[in-house]
Parts: sequence; C-alpha cells; structure tokens
Amino acid sequence: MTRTPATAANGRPTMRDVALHAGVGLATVSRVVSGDTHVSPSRTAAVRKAIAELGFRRNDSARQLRKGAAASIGLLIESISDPFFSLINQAVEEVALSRDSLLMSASSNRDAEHARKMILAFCARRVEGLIITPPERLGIECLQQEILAGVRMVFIDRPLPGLNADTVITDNVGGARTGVLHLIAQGHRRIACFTDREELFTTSNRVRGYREALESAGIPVDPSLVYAHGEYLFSDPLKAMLAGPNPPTAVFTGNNRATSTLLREFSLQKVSLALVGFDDFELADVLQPGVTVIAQDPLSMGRIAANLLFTRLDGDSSPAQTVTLETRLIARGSGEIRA
Amino acid sequence: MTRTPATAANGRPTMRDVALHAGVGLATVSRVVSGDTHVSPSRTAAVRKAIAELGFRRNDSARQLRKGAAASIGLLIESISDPFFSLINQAVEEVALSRDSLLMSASSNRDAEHARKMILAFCARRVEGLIITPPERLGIECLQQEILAGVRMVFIDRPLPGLNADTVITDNVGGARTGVLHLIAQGHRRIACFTDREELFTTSNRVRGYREALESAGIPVDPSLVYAHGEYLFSDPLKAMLAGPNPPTAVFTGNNRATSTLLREFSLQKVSLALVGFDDFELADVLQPGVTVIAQDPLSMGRIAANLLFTRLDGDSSPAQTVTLETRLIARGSGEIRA
DNA sequence: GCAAACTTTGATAACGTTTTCACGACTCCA
DNA sequence: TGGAGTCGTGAAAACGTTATCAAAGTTTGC
Repeated sequence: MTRTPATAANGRPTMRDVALHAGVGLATVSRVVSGDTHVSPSRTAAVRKAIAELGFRRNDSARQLRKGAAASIGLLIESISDPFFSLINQAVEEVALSRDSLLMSASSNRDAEHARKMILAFCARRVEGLIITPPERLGIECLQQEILAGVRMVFIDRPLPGLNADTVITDNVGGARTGVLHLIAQGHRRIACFTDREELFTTSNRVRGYREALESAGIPVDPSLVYAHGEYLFSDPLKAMLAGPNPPTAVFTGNNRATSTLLREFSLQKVSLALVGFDDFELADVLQPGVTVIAQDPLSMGRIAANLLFTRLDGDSSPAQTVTLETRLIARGSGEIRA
Repeated sequence: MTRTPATAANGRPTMRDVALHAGVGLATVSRVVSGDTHVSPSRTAAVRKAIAELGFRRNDSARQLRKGAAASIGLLIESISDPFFSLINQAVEEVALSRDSLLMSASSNRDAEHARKMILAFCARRVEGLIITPPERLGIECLQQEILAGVRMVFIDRPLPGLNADTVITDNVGGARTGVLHLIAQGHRRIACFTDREELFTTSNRVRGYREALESAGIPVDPSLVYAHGEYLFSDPLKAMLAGPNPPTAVFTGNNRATSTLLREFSLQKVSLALVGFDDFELADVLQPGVTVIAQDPLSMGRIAANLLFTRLDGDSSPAQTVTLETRLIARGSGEIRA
C-alpha cells in the first residue's frame, strides 16, 4: 500500500523519495523519468509504480538549473486583447507545444520600459529564445547582452531598428498600395487616410503605400486628407474633411482599430464613403456593406516566427533573414462603391 | 575596464563571478541582488558595478530551486483567440504583474487531455497557483494531487464538477433570463435559441434562463425553436424554423460565436429578426441595427479570479467561495424590433 | 575458454542560488 | 574599561535534478 508519502520541504516527493520507495538508485529514477531506455524492465516498472503511488512530479526548476536552459520560449506582443496579436500568440503557442516547449507571453501595451522589464524577466527564467514585437524606443542595449548570452530572438510585425536579426513582417507598403489602387480603380480621386501615429513602423509604411498609390496614378497627395495620430479621435477631422471644398469620396484606414473607429463615426455621422481597411476583422463580412480589407495573416506570421526561432535553437547560424508576408485584398463591397 | 567577462557553462556570469570581480563574498552579492539593506554602501556599490560590467542576471531556476516555489502562476483558458478569454488573460496578466509574478498561459482548445498535459507542465514548473477554465471531462484526479502538494487553484467561467474550490462565474441563468424577457417585453412570443452544445456548463445555464423566461411569461417552450449543437451550422435549422407554420420573430443567441454566426446567416438569408446575444463584442454598436447584448465582464472576472488566487497564496484559508458576476443588458436596437 | 566489448547500475559531483551560522568589529550603557 | 547587543560579512550547507564514472554483470568474438 502507499506508504506514508515521503516529502520534500516543498510538500512534494522528490526523486530520492521515489528511489527509496522503489528500492533503486537515484540515477535509475532519473533515467526512467527522462525516458532513458537503458533500464531493465523490472526496475522501470518498480519506479513507475513508486512514482504513481507517491504522486511524484519532476521539479523543472532543478532540471533547468542542471541542464542550463529551460524548454521554454517567451513571446512579447503589444496587447493580448488585440485579435491580430492574439492570433500570433495562438500560432506561436501551437508551434511551441509541438516542440514540447512552454510558452510564456506578455503584453507590452506599447510601453518600452515595461517591455524591457518583461524581457529581463523572461531571460531570468532562462528562456531559450524570444519572439518580440518591439515597442517604440525599446533600444538595443538591454537585448544586446542577452543575445551575447545566447538567447535567440525573432522580431515580429516590425524590426528592431539597429539590430540585424530575424524578422517577420507584413508587406505594409505593398498592401496599402494595393488597397488604395483598388479605390482608385473605382474612380476615386479624393481618398482620405485615417491611421495611427506616423512614427510607428507599420503606420509609416502603410502611409507610404497610400502615397505611392496616389502618386502612381497621378493624384496629388493632399495632407489635409491624412489624419495620423495616436488618439483615434476621428470625429472632428472627418467632419472637417467632409465640410471642405473638395471632400473625400473614399477612405483608407491604416489598421484594425482605425477601421472600427471610422465605421463607428460613419454610423454616427450617417455617412457612407467607400472604404478599404488594412487588416481583416471578425464581422467585416456581416456589415452592410461588407468591408473590403487588406488581410494580413497573423497565424502564418506567428508560425513562421516560431519555426524560425526553433530552427535557430536547433543550431542554424545562417545570416539573419527578414520574411515579408504578402497581403490579400478581400473585396466585400465597401471598396467597390463608385465615386 | 570590463575584464574578460567570466562565464558559467551557460555563457552567462554567475554570482560567483560577480563576487570575484567585486572582491566580496558570494553571500554579499546575493544580498545585494535580493535587495537586502544590511550591506554597507561601499560594497553595495562595488557589487552593482560588477553586475553592470559583467551583465549579470540572476538565474531564476536556481533561485526557484532554492526557494521552493516560483513567483509565477498559470492560466489555462479555452482559446486565446476568443476575445472573451483574451480579456480574461489581459486582466490576470495585469494583476500578476502588479504582484511581481510571471504569468504562463495556455489554451486547452476544449481538449481535456491537452489541458491535463498543460496543467502538469505548469506544476512541473512549480507555479504557485493556477487559474483554470476546465474543459469538459477534465476530471479531478490529476488536480487532486497538485492541490495536496499545495498548488492553489481558482476556476473561472465554470466550476469543476466534484471539486469544492474558488470559482468565478457569470450569472448565466439570470443574464439569459433578462435577455429573453427583454424580447418578450417587445411583444415576441416565438423566440428561437441558437447556441452551443447543451452539455456545456455555460450553455446549459443560459438555455435554462431562456426557458425560465418563457415559462415565467406563460409561453410554452417549443423544442423546434432551440438549436444547441457544437458545430454552429445554423443555416438549415434557421431556414427550417422560418419555413415552419409558426416561425420565430426573435432569436436569443447563447454566446459570441453563435451571435456572429447567426448574423452572418441573417445577412445571407436576407432576414432580420429581433436579436439578443449573450456576451458583448466589438462592432456590436456599428452593425445596423446595433446588436442588443447581455454583456459579461471578462476583465472583472479575470481580475477577481487573480486576486482570489493571490489572497489564497497570501495564506487565506477560509472556505472556498463562488463569485457570481451579474450581467448587463446593453440595448442597441436589435432587441427592440417589435413583434 | 578467455579477453574484449557492451550493458545496467548506484555513488557522487556538479548546476547557481538562498540561508544559516559563526566570527569579528562596532556601538552602547554602565 | 568591559560585557551585552548590534551589524556586516563570508564560508558552507542545502535545494532536486542530470551527467560522469567506475564497478559489476552479460554478451560477443576468436
């Protein structure tokens, strides 16, 4: 019968307890637990029985300490409640799982200080690698030291300026260009742009794509039609544009949040301009009219970044690469409104 | 100048290296790193300098091993890409952060086997506590042993049958009742219900609320108006209901996914019944008409669950409690369509 | 039939921390 | 001036694993 379960200080049985209980050596228990096949069947069975009876569970802290690195990776994203990032998280989690690696994730909420803190916390936990969406002004100093220490890093959604490392990004310029060209093809020549702060990597590239599309069609870029601020206060600028002498007939929104904010504004101000939004979203097809979007592929991004990281962890030391994912125009109606 | 950075096998400097570099004892370094104030200013400065020069970072595995438990908690949710759960994740992360605890999270995707695996992985990492959304058939055996070992657990969104533990849930019955009564108040008497499998805890309670509301209004429950299956294939059943002799004039949807699936179906089949959905969602206010919902409060749920867990970790051993959060009816138009 | 190879096994030494312990150097109050 | 408290300090002993090593037992090769 289960003897009085021998315990560590912790309240948990240790390998030593198991060894005693099974009447074998400590090393044999370790071998069984680690799946080493060079143990006789009788002893393996005895150890298994003792483990079950005592409810032993290997202490991963000790294991990690001994082995030098944990089978775990860290993921730092912008915000877990943003569908784009939660899908990235999901994909990374799946890959990590398939590699028997545990994923720790955290949201920076665009705070560089917080991001640094979390990265250091991950490194203190001795993660093998990191996948990072760097917030503005993250800086490379705090990472440099970790890279030297052997922590592999992959950047996702945007590069870290000044650091030559593996990066997975969307073709922001091309995607935005495609979206705006789509509006131009419908006859629009007055196309507004609502988006986030232009200092951000993704935003600036998408705005560049917007400009390139206009220029390639011989349409002058009108700064009064571009609203790029971090506060997403679209109400007044939209009113101003519409009240102007030469109002826009179509809008390009630079990201998910801009799209939903603008749609809300359309609804409030009872207007309905042609619209193409960057990034797909739930219910885009249910709205009337369906919202035409430039879809990114966050699941692929996460998967690719994670695979890249694990390839590095497996020893690949080829030069750093940047993977750029193409976007996909999904026409649902809002972009097809004729000028 | 920075001497040749002494290194551990790992590639990283250890406290011993720091001690050597600073010309102090190992224990002193530990004291400085742990924020112990009983160290002379001169030595503290020397240690700080050595740490900076060597790029030392404390090895948390060793720390955990020595201290017995990690300052970390585990969160097991259903799916990180579900906004309801990603908000829970966000709230838990915030609380954990404020307690200097690291959060590890994983999605079960409704797979009990996978859930068990992740829970064991968390426990092997010696998390102090767990917040769990138990999938069906999770069972209590695998948890019992961990609870005995001192791991505290809080269940969220649904209880674990057979286990008397802290639980944070939504008032599913009351919320559903409120929603359906809202439809009844608009004069509807033929109210359909589209939702997930009725075996699920939340679903069954919401369906019960739906039934209670009808019964309390003296309206017989018509089984042909209730569609409760896990596949979310609403197209045919909706057609069948509408083609029937006594078609529904309103619908109650049991969760987010049911609501969006049904809205998509409305759009495809070009119908527009009155609708109240359980759980709020992005853009519910932008749709035409705005979708009336029974809003849950996932942020509060996560916050409360996390605080409950930390209270337990702080030593609270009062009887297990179940916190039930009230819902909020948000009328946006879709529920106000008159019969 | 005997040496050479391979198994299986348990002691034992790490891994990098925190914590105890004891020792010396102070301060304090008589 | 001296004994009782402090305080700062480093040596050393854990924490629970895994890896190394040598010993014992078993097979193989000629």
